[in-house]
Amino acid sequence: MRFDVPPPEPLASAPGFLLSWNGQRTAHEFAAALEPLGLRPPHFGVLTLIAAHPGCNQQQLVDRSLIDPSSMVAVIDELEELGLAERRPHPSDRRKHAVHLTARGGRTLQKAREVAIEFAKRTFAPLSASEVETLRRLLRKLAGVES
Amino acid sequence: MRFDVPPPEPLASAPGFLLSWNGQRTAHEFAAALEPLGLRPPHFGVLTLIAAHPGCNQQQLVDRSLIDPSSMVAVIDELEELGLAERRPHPSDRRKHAVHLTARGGRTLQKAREVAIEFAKRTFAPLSASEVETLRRLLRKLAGVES
DNA sequence: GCAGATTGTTGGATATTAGAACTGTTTCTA
DNA sequence: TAGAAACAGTTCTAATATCCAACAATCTGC
Repeated sequence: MRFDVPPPEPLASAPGFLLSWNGQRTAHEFAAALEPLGLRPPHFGVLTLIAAHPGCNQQQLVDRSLIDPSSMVAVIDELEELGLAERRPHPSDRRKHAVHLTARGGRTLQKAREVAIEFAKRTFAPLSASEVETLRRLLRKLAGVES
Repeated sequence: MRFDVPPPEPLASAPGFLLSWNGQRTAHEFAAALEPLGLRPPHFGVLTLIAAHPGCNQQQLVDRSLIDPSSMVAVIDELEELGLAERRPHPSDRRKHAVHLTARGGRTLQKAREVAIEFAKRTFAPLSASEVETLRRLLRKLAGVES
């Protein structure tokens, strides 16, 4: 799919198509924004979760991230290779790994957050602040998130 | 990605993530809704375009659909195999193919349209009619469509 | 009539994902 | 307390999508 040009009519009139198109474009461009750091969106998500819950196990990360178990293995493998996170033995259950951020992981996460903020600013530039808030509210409702 | 449960916090608070999640879920579920007809979303899009511009060539379909040329070949191949469309020699340029709908293609498109309408109704059920319209307006603006 | 552009096609290289099967560990239960 | 079942993590495979470069046939402009 090409995201460099606005979608042509009559596609651009259908709410469902607009949703898909904007969503895929956002995902695609966010991935590009993250690339200079050597990260992909799942890495960013998992780093964020580890920072919020240090020492949690992989199953908890799976539950909180919508990433399936076998992909989670690959994501954490890559974070370890990059020196951003590490698996440690879980204190009370030898089946589990306690996943922690390294010092470098903390610094990289900070940089990634700045990238994400900058990206959001750029992505939602066509809308005013109140429009972004309206959009957010409608999307939450559509996603079935209780508020 | 799992779409059977609402996204967990803090992801569900980020407009960019909400956009991606809803967009991918919509695309995914629309594909599932279309599946009983033996079609995937690109087939539906291309059928719609052929119906709107009978006899157009593949390049025009590419320009109007955001599908890249080599994928377009595959889509039209499959539509021909299903007996829904056909390539005919272009009257004035032997490089081009004039793409037409068959009678069966017209009937299948009609059924697919009904599926799409039903799908939209179901997808946007959590929102009121005016909310859907607001969402549509904001997404158009975000996509850069002139209005 | 020749050079370069256009149209459709093919093949390959690549990334991404989902799923089944497997190991080691823990928990339940009779 | 032994055996069965459940669980955490991992590995491997297969299906999928996607993009890109190269190619033949044809057309257009000089």
